[in-house]
Amino acid sequence: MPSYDPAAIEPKWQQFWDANKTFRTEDESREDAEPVSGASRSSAGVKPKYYILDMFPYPSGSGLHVGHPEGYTATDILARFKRMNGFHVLHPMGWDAFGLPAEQHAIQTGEHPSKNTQQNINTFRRQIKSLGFSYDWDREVDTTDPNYFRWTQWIFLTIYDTWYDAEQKRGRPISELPIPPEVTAQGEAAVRKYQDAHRLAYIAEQPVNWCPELGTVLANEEVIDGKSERGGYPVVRQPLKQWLMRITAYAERLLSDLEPLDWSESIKQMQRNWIGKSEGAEVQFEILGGSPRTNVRGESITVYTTRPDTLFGATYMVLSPEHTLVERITTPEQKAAVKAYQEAAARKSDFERTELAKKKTGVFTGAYAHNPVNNQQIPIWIADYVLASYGTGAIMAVPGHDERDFEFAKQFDLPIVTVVTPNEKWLKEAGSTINDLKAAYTDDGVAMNSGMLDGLKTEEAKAKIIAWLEERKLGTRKVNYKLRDWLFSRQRYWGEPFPILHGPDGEVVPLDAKDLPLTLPEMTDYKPTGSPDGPLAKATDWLTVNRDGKVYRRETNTMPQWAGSCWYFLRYIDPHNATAFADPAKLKEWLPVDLYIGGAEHAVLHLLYSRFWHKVLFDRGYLHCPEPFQRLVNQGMILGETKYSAYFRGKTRDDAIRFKEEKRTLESTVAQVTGLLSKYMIQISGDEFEHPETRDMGPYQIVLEENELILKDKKWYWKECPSILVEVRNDKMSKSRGNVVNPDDVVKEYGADSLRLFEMFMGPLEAVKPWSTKGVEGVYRFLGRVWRMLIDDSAETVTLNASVKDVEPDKETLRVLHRTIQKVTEDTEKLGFNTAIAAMMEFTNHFTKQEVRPKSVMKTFVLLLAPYAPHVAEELWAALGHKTTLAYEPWPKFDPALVKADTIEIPVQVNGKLRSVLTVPAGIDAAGLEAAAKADPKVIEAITGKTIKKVIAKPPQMVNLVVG
RNA sequence: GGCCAAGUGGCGGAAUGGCAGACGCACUCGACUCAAAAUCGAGCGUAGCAAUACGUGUGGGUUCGAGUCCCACCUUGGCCA
Repeated sequence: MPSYDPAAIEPKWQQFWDANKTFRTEDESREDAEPVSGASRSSAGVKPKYYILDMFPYPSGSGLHVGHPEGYTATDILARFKRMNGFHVLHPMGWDAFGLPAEQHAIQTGEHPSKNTQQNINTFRRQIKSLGFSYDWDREVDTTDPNYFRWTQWIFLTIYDTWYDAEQKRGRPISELPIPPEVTAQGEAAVRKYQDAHRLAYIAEQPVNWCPELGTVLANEEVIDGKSERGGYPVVRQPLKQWLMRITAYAERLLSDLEPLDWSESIKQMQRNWIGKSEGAEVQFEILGGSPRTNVRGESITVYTTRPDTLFGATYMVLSPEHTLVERITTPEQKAAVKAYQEAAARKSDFERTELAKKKTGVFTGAYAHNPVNNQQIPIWIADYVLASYGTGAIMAVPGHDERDFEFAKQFDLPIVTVVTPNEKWLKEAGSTINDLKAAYTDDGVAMNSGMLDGLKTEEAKAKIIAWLEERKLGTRKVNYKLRDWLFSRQRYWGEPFPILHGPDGEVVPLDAKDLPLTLPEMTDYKPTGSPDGPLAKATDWLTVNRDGKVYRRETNTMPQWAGSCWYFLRYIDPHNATAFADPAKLKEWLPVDLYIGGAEHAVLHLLYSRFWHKVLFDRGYLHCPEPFQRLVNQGMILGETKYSAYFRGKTRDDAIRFKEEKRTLESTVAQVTGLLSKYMIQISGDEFEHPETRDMGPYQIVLEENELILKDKKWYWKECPSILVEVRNDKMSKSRGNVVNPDDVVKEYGADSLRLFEMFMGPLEAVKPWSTKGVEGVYRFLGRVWRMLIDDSAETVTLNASVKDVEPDKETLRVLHRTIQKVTEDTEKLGFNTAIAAMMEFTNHFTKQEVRPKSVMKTFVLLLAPYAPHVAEELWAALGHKTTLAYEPWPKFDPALVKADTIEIPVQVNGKLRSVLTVPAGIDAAGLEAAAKADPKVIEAITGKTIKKVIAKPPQMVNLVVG
């Protein structure tokens, strides 16, 4: 093997690691395990633990994408680095394998989804293994494995068995729920109903996001712009009996426990926004009249507002169309209109209803309410911009100070009163006067037209009005959360079945833990039923259970994909445990996860759901820490390669080619070319060309190479025709754009080490950055240089390069080495992989120029390279005469004394401008530095004839002479 | 519209408030070769023969000194509405 040949090296070492179980993490024998030589140990003689977790993938049919190995490489480098630093590392991988694509495949082919899922898993595993990641494959988990989802079901039952004690602020067993005596008096069924109403997993009928195309209900989080996140199908609102998880009970803890976590501020902020805590007041508005047949006098409507200071400006009220009071307050004259409006609203999604740009709609109920602060009688409307699920499902409308209320008031000619004084600047910009607002003023200000609040600033006004309301029992201070309870049912086949039976009298009976797992029935038809029952309703044998002569029906919904991913990091800790989801002692040993790396697309949902489950298990005593992920890092997306395009009028590429040809024959006269341009070309900016022949033809894009462009005024133009602006884009990788890079191809061409290295060298881990095949070539060349630095590439077998000699390194060599150790160590520690690689490149550039390369220095370098490019490092380590893996070799330590040079270069500034560079002894003091600077000829030239006012001398950084 | 992040060569990017552009890509020249590839060597912000001047989105500020800190604005991206 003369030259660097990753295709030969990489499979060899992957087989070695596999066969020797090099990366198996032993947990039982930790106490008496042999220490790695030189490894640091805690006082108990036990290696410190380090749990490094990747967000496990959904094994899609299209295989691995270059985005996956970005995070996986980062964690792998750190895992290998930590092992060499004496840590006991847990670094596992698994599969989030339930989900819609496998089921869609099953519907189309009639093949059981597990078959396709296993095939995809096998592809993913092969691809991931081909990249040389140091996972402990004995801990692999698969959420669709009954031995896994048995415990997903068990956790569900545990959540089902838990209620939230708001006083103690924790989840407790349902058996400890105090039952009010009046409920007990009504008998067993009433008690059960009471308990069911307090469980953290409960059934409720509520409007849901029903997606007819997918035949399932979706969580709010899975609906983007009124369409399904997966597939982009339309979603409609429909009331349905559903399982929900009472995540709202944990809103405050999910919010406050974020603070101490080592997560990026932006992710924390996204979670905070999602939880959406707001402080305001609930206010009661007495109903003044309504349908004569129902007596609603004396009853009241409760609203939630974050701006109680604007109560005097509430000129009407709005109920959501679903509000339970609507029917009772509607007057006979309005009945028909209200009913029609309710029906129309039911068909719309939340997004359609609340979209700001849209025209507001609504209907007057005929009823009035009493504004408690100013005794005014205000009309009650219904409108779909008010959602039943937010707050109390009713609002007090303050059109002067809320944009949506303002639009609604304008639409229906309702009164607008200014109760917060806008500032002059705003009035000017909005073209308004204080008594005639042209838009809602939503900022803080000083209260006006508000009786006792007049003259108070918003904050003071809020406090005063809340106190006033509380005193009169008209309202209370109230904290509200935007977070909704988590819709947990899916009308699909390929998910975890609920371990739940429905009795003949409507009672809900959980399965016993010993009867788990409840597996899915074998079926041949996976199609959704089109009804909310789901395909499982068709499995007649499975569906019903006889118990003590009673016939029970199984729950036919399945759990959402999030369920399995909520706790997988717990199962890795003890993946084969048959009596518990994991051994408590092992959980205690490994939790929390020390570093979790994954894509930002899971910033809200997965992380919020797992934190919630974790907290429930924590409250129930199964876990010892309240948060699962101590440190979280989101890798940035990798975009497709930069694309340069120009646009033509025409339908095909032929039109573009015809343009080129015609242009060539017309080259001589500017006028003709301009005419041609107007026929074919489209300018991206500036005036559009118009030509009768092609005016109606759509744009056809032609892709240009970098060398077909010229640069003018920081913009790119097409060389062929320099008036045409070229569009420069970095698109997301997608099948439809045809710019997806397959890691297999990169591995085949350049090897896994090059792929790993390039993914890390592209830029900071967290940044979004474009792919570049040329860039992969660059790091491949670097590995080739490393190879030749150590190996004789003209030899028949792997033989050391003659320059690698068993000699003592000189001072300069040691300095280069120790600076490299320092840089690589420090940068790896802080995940600055790109600069660590740059340091190794500088090292290599230095030593390939040296005739003598001390063997000890080369050995140390190979260890530094090992976490980044493990295959070539193992090969070089073996070539240096070692018989075993370097995976547990102690990480090189740098000597600060050796890092320093004897002489250093110091810049000299005069009035802040660089005038000279001094070469001085490293230990120079400020006075010496000042003297040296003043003696420098270039400095003397710059200061001659001027007086020195001040000297800033800061060895070893710089000198600045301030002269005047 | 709100919140957050980011704007540095032709490109990806580097720089505890202290020599802007490390490292890589692209490009140019040279060596090797019949030739090409690979490899090796040199150059590479802009203007200028040069000395030098100007340069980190724009405008202001703090500082002996600002890519870095502060204020305002512009642009792009993300999340929310």
